[in-house]
Amino acid sequence: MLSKKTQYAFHALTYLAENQEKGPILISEISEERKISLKFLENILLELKKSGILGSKKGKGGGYYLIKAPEDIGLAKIIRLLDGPIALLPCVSLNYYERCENCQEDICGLNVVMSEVRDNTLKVLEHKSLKDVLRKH
Amino acid sequence: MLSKKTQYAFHALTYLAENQEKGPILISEISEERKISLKFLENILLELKKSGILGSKKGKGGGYYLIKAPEDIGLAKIIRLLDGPIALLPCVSLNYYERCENCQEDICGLNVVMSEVRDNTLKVLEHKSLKDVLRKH
DNA sequence: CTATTACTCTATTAAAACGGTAGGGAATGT
DNA sequence: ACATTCCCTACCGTTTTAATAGAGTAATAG
Repeated sequence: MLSKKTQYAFHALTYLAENQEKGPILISEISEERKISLKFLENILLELKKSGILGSKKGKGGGYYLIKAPEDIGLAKIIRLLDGPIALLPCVSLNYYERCENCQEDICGLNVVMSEVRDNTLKVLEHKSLKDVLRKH
Repeated sequence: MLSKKTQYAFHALTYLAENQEKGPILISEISEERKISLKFLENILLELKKSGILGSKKGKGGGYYLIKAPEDIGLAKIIRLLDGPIALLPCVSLNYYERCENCQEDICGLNVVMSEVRDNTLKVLEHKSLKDVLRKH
């Protein structure tokens, strides 16, 4: 399951996408509109900024804003950034690979199936963007 | 990611499947062969027994054994049993559904995509069985 | 120049989950 | 009776999660 952090990130990002024309948006506005703890949200937005997904402006008229168009922000990137690996086993993770301690990868049958799961998951997450998860009107 | 518990469960189950002809297998044998902490493994096997996947026999000549054929034990069931939901969001889980606190499901675009991810994942996990993850020889 | 606004950063905390351990109890076979 | 082996409950230490606190820095208005 996705952590609250990641879920909040999606809420915040879709809010920003849906209100792009308003320019920089206050953390406090997102916090109120999407019912997310203000201080927790601060951390999340900062992390998104540091990884190049968001830009920010300080002082009056400041706030956060999307740097790229919603259709150019892939869902997999956001999940990996805040939650880490998408794969179900470390030994089949593309971005966070780690050797399994107790299994010999060459004869383990589990990693074959789990690779398939990973591919099926990524087929969706890498081809869907923020634009695809905006609120339906 | 799958918890160690679930990973160990798969190790134990495949070991049992690969040694079915030997009759009941000792916890200690599985523990040694697959390098899993004995006491931790006890808990796991007990849980698998309670949910009807394994049978057991006490006393001399006792141990654990598969109740069904490996091809009739689906991977999704094992994961759900030990790790809970397979879906990435509680509001799209088939077996552990919970309403999302901060989102209105009818207009939330995220659950559409996450349902798709879930379906793609289950397409693999519900159709693959223990037999499909046995060691390659 | 200074007050205000608003993001930035580091640290702390409480609760839950995870991974593992301890030890007696109950059933079974000889 | 006795050794064997699973059964059961409780406990423990560490890490992660979710959230909070508070001081710091940068931008802007006037």
